[in-house]
Amino acid sequence: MFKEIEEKWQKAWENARIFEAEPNERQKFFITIPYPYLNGNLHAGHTRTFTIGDAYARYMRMKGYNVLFPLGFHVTGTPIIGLAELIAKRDQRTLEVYTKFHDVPMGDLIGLTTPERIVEYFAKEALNALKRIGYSIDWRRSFTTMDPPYQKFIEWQFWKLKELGYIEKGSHPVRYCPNDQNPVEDHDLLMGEEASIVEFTVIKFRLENSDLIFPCATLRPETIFGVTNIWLKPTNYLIAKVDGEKWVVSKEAFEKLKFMDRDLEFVKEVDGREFIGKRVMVPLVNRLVPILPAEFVDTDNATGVVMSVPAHAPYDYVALRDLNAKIEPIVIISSGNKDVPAKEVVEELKVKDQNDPELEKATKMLYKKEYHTGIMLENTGKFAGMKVSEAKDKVEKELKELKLADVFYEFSEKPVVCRCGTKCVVKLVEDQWFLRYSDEHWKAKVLEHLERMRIIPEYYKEEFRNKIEWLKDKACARRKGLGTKIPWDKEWLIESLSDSTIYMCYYILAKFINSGELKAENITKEFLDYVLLDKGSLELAKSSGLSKETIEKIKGEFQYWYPVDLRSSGKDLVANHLLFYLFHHVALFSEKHLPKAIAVNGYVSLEGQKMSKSKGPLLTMKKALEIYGADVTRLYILHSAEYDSDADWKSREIEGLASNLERFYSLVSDHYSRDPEKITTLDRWLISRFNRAVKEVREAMDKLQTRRAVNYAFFEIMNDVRWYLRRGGKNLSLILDDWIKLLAPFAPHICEELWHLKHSTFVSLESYPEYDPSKIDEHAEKAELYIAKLLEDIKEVMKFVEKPKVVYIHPAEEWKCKAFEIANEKGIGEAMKWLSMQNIDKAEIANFSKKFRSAELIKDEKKIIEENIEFFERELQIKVSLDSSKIPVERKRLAMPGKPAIFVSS
RNA sequence: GCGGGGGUUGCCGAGUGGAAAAGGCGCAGGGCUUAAGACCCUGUCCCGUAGGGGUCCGCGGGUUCAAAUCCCGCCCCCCGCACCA
Repeated sequence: MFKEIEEKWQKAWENARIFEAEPNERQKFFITIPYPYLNGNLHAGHTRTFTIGDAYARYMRMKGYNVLFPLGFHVTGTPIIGLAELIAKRDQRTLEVYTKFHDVPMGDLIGLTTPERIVEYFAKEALNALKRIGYSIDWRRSFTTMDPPYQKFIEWQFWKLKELGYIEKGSHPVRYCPNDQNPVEDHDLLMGEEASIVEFTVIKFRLENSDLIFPCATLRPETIFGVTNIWLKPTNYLIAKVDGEKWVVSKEAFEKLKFMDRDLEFVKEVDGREFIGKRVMVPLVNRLVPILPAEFVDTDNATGVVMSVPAHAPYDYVALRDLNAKIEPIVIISSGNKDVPAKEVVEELKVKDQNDPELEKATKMLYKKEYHTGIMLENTGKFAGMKVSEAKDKVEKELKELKLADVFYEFSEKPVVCRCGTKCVVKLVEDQWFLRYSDEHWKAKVLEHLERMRIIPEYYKEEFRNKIEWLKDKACARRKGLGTKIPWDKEWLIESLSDSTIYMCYYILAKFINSGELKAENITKEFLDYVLLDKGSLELAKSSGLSKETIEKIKGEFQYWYPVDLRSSGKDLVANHLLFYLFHHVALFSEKHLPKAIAVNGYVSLEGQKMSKSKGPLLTMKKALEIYGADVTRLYILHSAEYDSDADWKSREIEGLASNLERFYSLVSDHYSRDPEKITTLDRWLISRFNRAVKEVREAMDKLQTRRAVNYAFFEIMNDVRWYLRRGGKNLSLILDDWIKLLAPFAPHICEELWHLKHSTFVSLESYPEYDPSKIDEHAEKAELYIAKLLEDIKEVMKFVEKPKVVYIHPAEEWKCKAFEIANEKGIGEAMKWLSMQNIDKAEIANFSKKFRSAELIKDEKKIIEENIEFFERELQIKVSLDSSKIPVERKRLAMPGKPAIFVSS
């Protein structure tokens, strides 16, 4: 454990303010990671994303960039309020999760009954952990999203978006608890977390000679051409006035309609059976069809009234079969079927009656098949020949335009139950504010900018393209939670994914805010227009009440630092935050201030188990630091997985790493100050190998491949160092300065400590080792490989000798090397020609030429062996001799360039 | 279903046309040690009494002198499909 060392250098860095970035003449590099949301302690997932960011920040700093690496805290939204309520209620499960997994002492926890206290508590905890892990963050720029200046900033942002026409009103369906009178999120649910909101099309069938409407709910409006009848369950229904029309709906449907922004009025209860046998008009098709009874109708699904398309809906087909009704299915879609499609699938699955559970499967099979491969037949009028997927949308659109259809929202799975025990409903929230992400021009601009960006890993660019196209309008206002009010409509709060899209530029303001130079009241529209957008003028910006100098200074710093050069984030934010980040920047900022690069990393699981903030298991950053310390934790998480692949935190592995790091520490302390001795081939080998590693590490880090980087910077070099010492190397200190620097971005504390054994500067500010191709020594590398291979071969041979006494080694004769050299330069033909002119036994030549492939030319083989004979003897614990006279001829013959003959006597 | 990623030796994972398998973890043996831990070495697909031979990268085909790598077909796994941070 390196606790003292780590804390010592954390203090030293803080006192020397080395991570506080100010504009200067150097090239800047602005790196950000998403600020954490403070409804709990930071965990291993944060540890991964943040450590990648910090390692890169440190790397870039050592490469000579002026690096800005700031971090704030996100507190807007509902979860913090939800948590405060749960704690106030003494919710058992919450108390358990937070004491057990978030490592919050019960005594502290029960006091956290207001959002303010939660924010205060977890902000402090987060800051402690983030400092204890030694991130090179400029803490002068920290803030939370509830700070008044931040809110002023967000208000400005929303005014701007509104002016651009990117915000407008609309309505939106949400999952809603009628008891709590609130939208519910996944973690508010007792049951039905997987349920999504499905949009049913309700087609209005008018009763013959009446103004009663039977609203049939369907997911397949295109099948309207095949309707032969409609279904009612033989039970009670209600007649209700819905937006002026008289609808017949189930009781459950009536309850649901109350939440769908309708003009709704109860008329009377009726027995569904009354209508059986009467006829309704199929809209668009204008055909009269009968109303029939069916048990399979679920009154708790949508309207409880269903249209019947026996040719394409297995339920309808079977229900008619059960009734023995003389009704012929009308086939309107072709998908390679020979007979009536519903009949085919029903017979294939041997469905017995309408209560057979197989029907669900049959329905899904047929739906899938027809949706993807089906073509509309001639009897569908102008939709004939269209693909089903296309016709579906067109029919629906037309019906809606003719006021013959409506929308009804329903859950995909049921029941959906709130934690309060109430059954949830779909509520249509009206007058909701939307961000118009579907805007084609906006999208086009984002896509265009994406092409200029660097996305890491590269294949995520395609993912981003797809997600940008898929993105729809997003409700950006909430009734409940923490946040900034929509400036022109104070009833609403700005939703938390929408108030965190361009805050990276706020880090530049935050420094001035925290120093007291800039106050909330100074942050006026004109000020931000001028500073961030270079619009308006200095004169107008004086509305902020700030001096000209201050305004220009802030603006200058913004122009120096912006844009963000790299945003490094977990992959869970790709489909939301990172998209919004791009959209908002593109909408507001000029091209030169748009994001340059995005990097994405994967999740962290614990011993194979998914982590969960709200349920556990969870490993907090704090706990990891207590057990393993900063450098071990950092090195481990950086090495555990690459890019977006998920990491699995295994305590066994991190313990192994801890001992590796200790070994590094003692190894370096032992050798660092030793006086240099004469440089040998072995030393040149070490330097050569080290240089290759430097190249790898730099290439890896330039692509944010921290796993590969740590692998080379730490493990591979460690292996070479072990071999070097085993071979009797004396000058390890030759590489130690550079090795410490090479590792500094990953394990900064230990490196700082070791560095100071010899230096008085901060290694964190030293320049990163450069790859020097002139230090690559091919000969030395070949020689070491030769020795290793020879050692291995001798051991292999010794295995087969019972009591080995002496190992005789015989390198290939001069003529073999010469012939091989000729073969390499001029081809085998020339070599053979040359060989035939030498005075050498023909059989020898034939034997030798067969084995050309296994040879490799190495200079001075004999000399290499001679110089290392002691090493071989030490390793093998046996006498080693170059006296070839003791070797039998048939063994001697095996000697090839690079592969000496070996004979072990017993 | 759509979109993105993936299937390599006990496990995690490198490796994208030239003798497959870096590195980590685990396991086994040996060394060191009073002992344990740490540390060092060796082995870890199969066969082999001389450094060797064989098998092998989800499955099945194909291209090539040469395929984990390229092409075609198939199977399986993970993630996203939202309004939630």
